[in-house]
Amino acid sequence: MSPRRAKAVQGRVGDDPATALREHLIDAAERLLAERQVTAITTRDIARGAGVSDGVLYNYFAGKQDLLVAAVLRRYRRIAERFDTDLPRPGTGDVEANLIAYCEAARTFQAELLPIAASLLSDPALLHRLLAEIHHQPFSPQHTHDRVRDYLAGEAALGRVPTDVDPDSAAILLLGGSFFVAMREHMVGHAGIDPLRPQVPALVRALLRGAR
Amino acid sequence: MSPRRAKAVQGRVGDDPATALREHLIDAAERLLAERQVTAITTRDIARGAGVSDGVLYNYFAGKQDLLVAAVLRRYRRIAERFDTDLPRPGTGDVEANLIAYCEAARTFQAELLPIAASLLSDPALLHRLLAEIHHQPFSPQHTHDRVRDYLAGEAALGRVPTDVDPDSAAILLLGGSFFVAMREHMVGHAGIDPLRPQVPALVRALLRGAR
Amino acid sequence: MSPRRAKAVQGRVGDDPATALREHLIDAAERLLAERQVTAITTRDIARGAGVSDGVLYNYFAGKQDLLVAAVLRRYRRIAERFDTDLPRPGTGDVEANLIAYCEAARTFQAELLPIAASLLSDPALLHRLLAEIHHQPFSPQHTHDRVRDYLAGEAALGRVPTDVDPDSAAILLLGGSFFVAMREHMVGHAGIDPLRPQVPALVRALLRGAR
Amino acid sequence: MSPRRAKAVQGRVGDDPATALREHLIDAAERLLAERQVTAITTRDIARGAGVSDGVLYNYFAGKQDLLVAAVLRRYRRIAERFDTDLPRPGTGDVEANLIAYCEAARTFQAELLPIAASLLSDPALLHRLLAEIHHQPFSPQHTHDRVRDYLAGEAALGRVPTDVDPDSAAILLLGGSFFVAMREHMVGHAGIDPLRPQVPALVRALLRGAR
DNA sequence: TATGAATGAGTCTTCATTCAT
DNA sequence: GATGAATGAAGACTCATTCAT
Repeated sequence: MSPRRAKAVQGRVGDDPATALREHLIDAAERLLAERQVTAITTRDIARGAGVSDGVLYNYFAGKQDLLVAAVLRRYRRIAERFDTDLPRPGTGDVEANLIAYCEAARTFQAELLPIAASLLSDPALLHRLLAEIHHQPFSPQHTHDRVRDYLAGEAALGRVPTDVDPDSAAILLLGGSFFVAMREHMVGHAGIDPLRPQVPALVRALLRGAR
Repeated sequence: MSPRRAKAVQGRVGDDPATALREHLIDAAERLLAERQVTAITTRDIARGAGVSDGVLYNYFAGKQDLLVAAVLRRYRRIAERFDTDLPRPGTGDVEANLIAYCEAARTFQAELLPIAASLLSDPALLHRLLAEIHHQPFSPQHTHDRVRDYLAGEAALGRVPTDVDPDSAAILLLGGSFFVAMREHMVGHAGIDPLRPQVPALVRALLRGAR
Repeated sequence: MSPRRAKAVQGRVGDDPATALREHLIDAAERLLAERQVTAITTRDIARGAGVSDGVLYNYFAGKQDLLVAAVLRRYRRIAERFDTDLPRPGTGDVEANLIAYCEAARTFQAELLPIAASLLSDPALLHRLLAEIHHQPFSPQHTHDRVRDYLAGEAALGRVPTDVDPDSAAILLLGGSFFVAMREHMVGHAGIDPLRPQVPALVRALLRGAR
Repeated sequence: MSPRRAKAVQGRVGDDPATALREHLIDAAERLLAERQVTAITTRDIARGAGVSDGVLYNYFAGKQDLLVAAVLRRYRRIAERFDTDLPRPGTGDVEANLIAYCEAARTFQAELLPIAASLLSDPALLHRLLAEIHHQPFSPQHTHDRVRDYLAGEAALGRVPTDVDPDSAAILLLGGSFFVAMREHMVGHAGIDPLRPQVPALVRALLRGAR
């Protein structure tokens, strides 16, 4: 009475079978995303990776791009959710230590995002569809910025950091600095140069101290 | 009788004809690089752009990728050289204005680099070949960082900025912040959101003022 | 307990359920035939249109083509039946007006047949199966010709048209002329040129008057 | 210096090689057109038929459809040119015999056109492109009609046929009648019924005599 | 050596048919 | 018998690379 299930998902039980294969395909695409540039992923690769036939993809997605958007989105969410965990609140602990925590979280987040972002930059069409979708997500890129800025603004309200420093700009400096560090790591990770992670605390100190 | 020269380079005299055509192809590829994603450039496009036939490419390069590496390298150099021009020296003018100039130069540099970097970041093979090559170039990416750090160190030596701020870290904050701004611009540029360029001076002010 | 009936035909009572679903599928295919080229009709379209699942088709027909043959046949019958309705009889009314009515009926009949015929004419396999089937139908194409010829012969017997004109030939001229008009309409119909329908009375007049 | 030639056209000498292969492809397509429905012709079929590789097509045509348009057009021209040959002029010979000659020419023309026309009716997109192109051709379908009508008008001017018969309508009757005959022949040619060709003179006589 | 047409593997996508449930 | 997801064989088209001239 029910139609047959794909061999590849016969193991999974308890799920809605239709959803299971959809997710299975996203899984496969996500896996490929981790090891290849988006533009280098073919529909056949995904099908092979998922252990299903070439055509299934089109039973669940409007086309290749739809599936890839879903895969990138899922990967993004997974990474972004981790960023949001255990960040200190204004008024608690030590400001410097807190900012280091924010920076370290940002660096990790960005380091994981980097390959995907890079991959997306080479497929403008996909990038746009993604940017459109991502803003409906609970964790937009803007969210990261907001968290840092809100923290700084909170501390400023409590008088723990000067009120005359623009929290938006400070957030950009910190996130940008973290990103720079993450990027160097990414690029030299392959070339064998030392990771610069220890520089994170120095960044925070430099910002706190000011360069005037 | 010497072998025939490609029509497109018959104007150039005094060069080794073979070298001339090689350079001519790189020129053409570089031009396309400026207006298109790497993955969207075909060998035919390059040949057409160079005004030569499809096949010549293979007389001077092992394949498309070789030619593209050469073109990206050349483009990189050109962009990097522009960054280096007209940067203020320590002890001259106003520190804040000078840092804004550095930041603005960095932002422009990074914004131009971004599309190229994007295409390469996730093609490990191409990236590696490029990183290896790029460090033999007079303007490595490290060079940009060095210029900012040296400027800050110079000002510190002159007592125009505090000596207890790590110039390396301050440079990373500035370059990272600039990069963040450049990247946002790049990604949303097509969606019509306001460029964030006006934030550059704010970044510098935030850094100078310090967040303590 | 008898096997389950498809949802779509549960309303019909009194029929053999199996036959009901078979007819239902033919209905759906016929409906699509009216609005689309045969080659543009997919099995899925038919199933959707019939409100049944993709697979049922193969319980009642050997394949897509079998179902289409049945649908084309039914559509042909329906169109042919309409032609047969309300045609004037010899000895009634005005000969010219009567012939115009025959012509108009023929033109409509042919115009509706055209898209179907077109799809079939050049698929020899399908065409043959159809021609074989169609002659068992109460309304073969010959029937149209017979109706016109019989009318003319009838009028000749009554002395209302000359007896020395071959009714077969006159019928061919009228039907052919109508068909020509229908075909022009069909081909240019999409291009927005005026329909030539007004020419039908002129055809009749030309035939009646003779060209000698 | 010159690029190599496709194996398939190495036999042909004296032509512009580029043009030779283009023509060769059209030939192959035309050949397939004679034995298959347009929609059943694949690019691979054409390539195989031409003895070249799958890709060549796109060196000479924007796409499959372009090639098919060229092939149909060529076939059309060839057939249409034959129609135009040796048609009697007004005032010469016998009117009845002349009309029979016109009819016979039309019937032959239409009989040859029939499979192509049928084929085209099932590919509306192609049909439209063709209709657009065909009117730039020296022998549009309208041309056939014009020839018959002009003949009749010419004879009318000479007083050899009545002046009160609309030459346009008479032409449609004749061409339509011929077409009907051609079509029956086409359809029954496969079913084994007698060809109706002998009816052509009867058609002409019926028209000349009039049915009033 | 330059030419540029020929090559053909590879891309995404569609859809008639099958078959486990 | 009914379901409808899975299958996989095409199909049109692209483009890096080759190679006869």
